[in-house]
Amino acid sequence: MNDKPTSAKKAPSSRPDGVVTLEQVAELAGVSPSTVSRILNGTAAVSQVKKDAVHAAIQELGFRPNPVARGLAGGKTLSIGVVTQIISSPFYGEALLGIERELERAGYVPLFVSGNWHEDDERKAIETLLSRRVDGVIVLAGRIADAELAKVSDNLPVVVVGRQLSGPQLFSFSFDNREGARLATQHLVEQGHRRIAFIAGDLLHDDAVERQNGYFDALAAAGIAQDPNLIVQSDYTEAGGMLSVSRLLERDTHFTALFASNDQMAIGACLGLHRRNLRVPDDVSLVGFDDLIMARYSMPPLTTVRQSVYEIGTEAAKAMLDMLRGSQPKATLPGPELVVRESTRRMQR
Amino acid sequence: MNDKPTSAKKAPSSRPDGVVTLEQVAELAGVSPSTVSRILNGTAAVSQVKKDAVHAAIQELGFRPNPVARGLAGGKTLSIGVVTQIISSPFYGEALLGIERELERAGYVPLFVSGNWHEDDERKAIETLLSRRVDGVIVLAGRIADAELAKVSDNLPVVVVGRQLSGPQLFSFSFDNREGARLATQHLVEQGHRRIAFIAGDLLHDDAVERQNGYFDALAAAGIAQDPNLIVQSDYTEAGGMLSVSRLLERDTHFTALFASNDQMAIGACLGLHRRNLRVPDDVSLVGFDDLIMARYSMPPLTTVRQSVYEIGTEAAKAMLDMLRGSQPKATLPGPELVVRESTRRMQR
DNA sequence: TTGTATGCGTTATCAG
DNA sequence: CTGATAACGCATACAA
Repeated sequence: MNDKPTSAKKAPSSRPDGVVTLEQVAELAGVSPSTVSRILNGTAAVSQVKKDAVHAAIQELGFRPNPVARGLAGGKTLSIGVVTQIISSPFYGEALLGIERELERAGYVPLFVSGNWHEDDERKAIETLLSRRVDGVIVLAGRIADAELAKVSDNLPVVVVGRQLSGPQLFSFSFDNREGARLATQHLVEQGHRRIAFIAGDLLHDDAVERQNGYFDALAAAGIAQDPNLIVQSDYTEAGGMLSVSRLLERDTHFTALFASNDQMAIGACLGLHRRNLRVPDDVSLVGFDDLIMARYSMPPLTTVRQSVYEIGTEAAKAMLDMLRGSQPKATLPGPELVVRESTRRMQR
Repeated sequence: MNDKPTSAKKAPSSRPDGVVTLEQVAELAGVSPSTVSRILNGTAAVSQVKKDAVHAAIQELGFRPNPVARGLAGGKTLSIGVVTQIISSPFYGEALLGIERELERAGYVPLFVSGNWHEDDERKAIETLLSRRVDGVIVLAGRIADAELAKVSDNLPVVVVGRQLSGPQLFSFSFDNREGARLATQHLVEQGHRRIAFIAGDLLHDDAVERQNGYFDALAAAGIAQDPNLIVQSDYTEAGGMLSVSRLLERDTHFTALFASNDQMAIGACLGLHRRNLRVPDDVSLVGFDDLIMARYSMPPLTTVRQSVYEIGTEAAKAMLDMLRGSQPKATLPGPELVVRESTRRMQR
């Protein structure tokens, strides 16, 4: 225990604070710091003996590498920036959970910043992330220009969800929104509805456009003409859904079914209809999109299109990890699936 | 523009990558790096002339200090760890948003990690945070022992929401759950209800206990005896709320009102009641707690107790910033407030 | 008030 | 396979 005169020039043996450094590990294991680093990162082959000694030392000292120092020295911070839009949204929450879980398994930590559906905020968010030296960036939808994202990917791997981009360090994938929306609308058609209103999301976003296209697809397949009076654009929020119903009703156009392009708007629409004394599904059949938890517990339980938002998160994270380790990223999402609950019914009469 | 022979020993004037360093700023401004650092941190007084020169240089070069290097050198990473339970929960989402917004104003970034309502996970989360060298930790509820949190606060400022702790670097505050629950129950009593069922949260947690106490308070004040048959313990989820209704109904005890101690359980309960052909509020008056967005849009819109979860977030962040700058932390939360909507009504007959 | 020197904990580039 | 040694970008005693 006291083989050395503790008066060595440099004896970081134990510091006042509980911080254990790689250097101490090296000392205890009787090797050089570089060797410890190599073992930690698998940067080079090391003899088994030293490996064991180092691992033992790590155990004994309870050493945990300092990501900050790591970040400075090697450029790797083991953290992944995630640009979300509204962290409090039930939709994004699910995705973030998936990302967090998947990243954690690989020792990475997500750094969440909100873009607030605002281009400037997104840009700032990315700035923040870059200045924090994240190892990669995952972008969930958003408004920032494709070109800007591409530029970011010059320096870092970037995964984008909900767009179609690609590049050497740029990977993107989307849920099949169009097909999902088509299924939803088709379901309504099959129930005998022909006057099917549609609440679109913000058409600045691909996914909103795709969902609208899916709606058109189903209409076309059924030989139903599009009626602009049945379409209203909104913003994916409950309040927006409720307001949309008012707008629709003010137009004095008759409809027996309503497809809201996300669950939140559907929930809001449901209340809006209720306020006008229109019952779901008796007077109006209602379909949502996303299958958030709220869809299952709404009254009546909402027919909707299932997309596993959680899986979108895990897939994005996996793709990022792929890129990080140099392999070809991929993402396989389950296809859209209609979940029929109690907000839709066959048209009467 | 070219006053110096560009063959100086060290001329980091412009690097291949676009990274601008403090050193370059110093060079351009004609001062030493330390001076730039001082200006940036306000560590010492600097002459106005140099200040201006430095600021100009910063502008011109678009310099942004590297938080990673900062973290290594000064021990400050300008990041605050946040231990949340489930990042995807609508409740926590709101709080996180508040934290993020408030922290951002001060140049800090939150690092969210999930505790998953699991002691071990929480411990690991805190470990992760510490190894990331966060400047402080905000803990939202959770299961980890008070003593452990106190220990963490030996090295770092800690803000805990939902418990009663304190110490030199430890600050906590809670929403007045007891009073909120009392208000909710009292409302039911005032509506003429006497058989009021209660769905408790996990009683391992202070807030759940407090809400139950508030329920008891109101009962006592009204001279109504507690009936264990009317109480069921659950877990703050929609599924739990729904299940609780079944459990309640199986007991064959009659009740005309139900107080679910959070909105999510109330929503679940509402569906559960519906499944048994019990109408809200006609057969059963229902009250929730939290006033999440979903409460406003549920069918019927839910009477509940408002607590600004967003503000809980901002207050926690403010308290943390207070501690960080050495001043006494404080947190003032608006008191509980009953929001009467359409899920409750005067008892008939 | 300002500059110099040193260190923060790792990784990476060299020689052996 | 392994060990010195030099960065990484900034903060901070210490001098001046």
